[in-house]
Amino acid sequence: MAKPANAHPTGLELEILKVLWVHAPRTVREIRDELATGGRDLAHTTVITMLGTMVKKRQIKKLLPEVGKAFRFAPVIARESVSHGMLNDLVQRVFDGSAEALMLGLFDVADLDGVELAKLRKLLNQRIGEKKS
Amino acid sequence: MAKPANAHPTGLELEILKVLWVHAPRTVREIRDELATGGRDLAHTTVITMLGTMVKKRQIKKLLPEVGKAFRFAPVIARESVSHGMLNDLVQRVFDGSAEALMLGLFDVADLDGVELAKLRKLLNQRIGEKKS
DNA sequence: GCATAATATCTAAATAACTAGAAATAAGAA
DNA sequence: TTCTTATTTCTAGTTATTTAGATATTATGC
Repeated sequence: MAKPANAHPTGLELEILKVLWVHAPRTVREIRDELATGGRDLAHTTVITMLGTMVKKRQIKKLLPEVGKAFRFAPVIARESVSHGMLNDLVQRVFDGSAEALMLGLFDVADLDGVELAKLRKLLNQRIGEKKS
Repeated sequence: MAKPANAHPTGLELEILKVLWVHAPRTVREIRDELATGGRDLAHTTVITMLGTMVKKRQIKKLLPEVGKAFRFAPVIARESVSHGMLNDLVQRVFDGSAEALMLGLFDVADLDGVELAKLRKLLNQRIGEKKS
């Protein structure tokens, strides 16, 4: 079989998904307003067009109007599924598959303070514990 | 001032940069062959066109021929600079700035074994030591 | 010097991402 | 019902990315 070509969401697609992951379903107007609040002020029709392509890509689904004639939209793909996919892609494409290299980069990038580093260590220890058992 | 619009390298740009980071300068033919070895079999002219746009974007520079008439190309931007930029972008855009969330995702994605996790802990402890001093 | 083979320049075309206007349609008010 | 307003559908344009062909130019062997 040919690859499912399961590409990652594009920039705007991700923004919209993030809106819907917080709360769904929502109407076009609600989504548009939320994007505008976040600084992305798009025409109503632009948002509709995007939602259409996202439905076609099966990232979201279109629900029939509850009241009035405004369709409502809800996510089909989970946040973890997307973030994991994009993270995996970065590991492969940029860090040649090395999770260690990525984490090393993370230290430099995030400029983490002592508290955050301790938090990370806790996570790591927890994980090591799980692996041992 | 307007933002420098310092976008990340695109897919093919990154592939080419990775070739040049290993060894530079190289000629178009050398780069083309290396890409083909990696499974990306492009026409000679395609590679030239890409290199041209990359020079214009100041990702690489064009060096005069040493022998014959084949120009040679070398990276201008460093590997760390690119990988850090892309990692930072992922943290911001996908994980809303949370390095912890990204690391948690990394555990799921990478399926690290005990040895690798221990290596990571070592790195982390080292970093914590640096911070304290 | 001339031929041929390698290289470079110029041009363009396909696809994807993003954007939004014009026109059609339906809901709800008067 | 008829008017107004919100919503949707259809269409289209811009920019970026990736691809490569046709043509021109230059090295270098003979």
